[in-house]
Amino acid sequence: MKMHNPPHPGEILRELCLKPLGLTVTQAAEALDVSRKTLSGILNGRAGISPEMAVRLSLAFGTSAESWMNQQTQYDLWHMERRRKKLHVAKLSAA
Amino acid sequence: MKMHNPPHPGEILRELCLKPLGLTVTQAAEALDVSRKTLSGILNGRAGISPEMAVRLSLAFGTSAESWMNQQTQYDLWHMERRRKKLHVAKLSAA
DNA sequence: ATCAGTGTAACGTATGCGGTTACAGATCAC
DNA sequence: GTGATCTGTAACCGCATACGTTACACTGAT
Repeated sequence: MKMHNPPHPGEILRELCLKPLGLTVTQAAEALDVSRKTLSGILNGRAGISPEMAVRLSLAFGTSAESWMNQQTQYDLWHMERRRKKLHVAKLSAA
Repeated sequence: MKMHNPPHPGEILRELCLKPLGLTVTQAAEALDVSRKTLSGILNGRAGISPEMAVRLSLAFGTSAESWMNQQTQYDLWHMERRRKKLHVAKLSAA
């Protein structure tokens, strides 16, 4: 009942932060004080948003670190839910 | 402006899930299909809630995986915010 | 052709989650 | 006391991932 295939946060980062400001990956990486490779990995969905990166993004773009973390959570959980059935977990609550 | 020192999710897990049901750590670990050590690490704040563990908890206790992830995020970010100033990040937005 | 920007492979490090085994301490039944 | 159970945790393993540097190939603009 949630969303379909949430985009990885890097996609949002590129579209809503880098593009509007006309920033190159290199420039943004320098501002964030991370390597170009690290930022590139996020932008292309090969790496996630770490708590530290969420804070860096909040500092650079004036957004909330929490929102970046939540986007990462949505992305992670969506991919994890597909493996629900593979987990042999016993119900404990409304048993 | 947020909360003070959010508890690690393991504390909530123990108080709100294990205790009310009178579950031992051993029993809960078996139900979750993880090792006793893994659950113990979470309960005692030495490990975080992974996306997979969040789904396991949701299956066992009928809670939402998202809520567990959010609690972990709150805990992580609170500890990360203390290092804000140590990050040499340049402002890019309202520059 | 030259140069800026980009993605990414290859290598390293650190951290974190997960497992097993084994131990010490606490608690309870007997 | 003796034994059983539960617990925390140390010591070890494997694996994944975040981050770094360096180096390469590709693209597009000048």
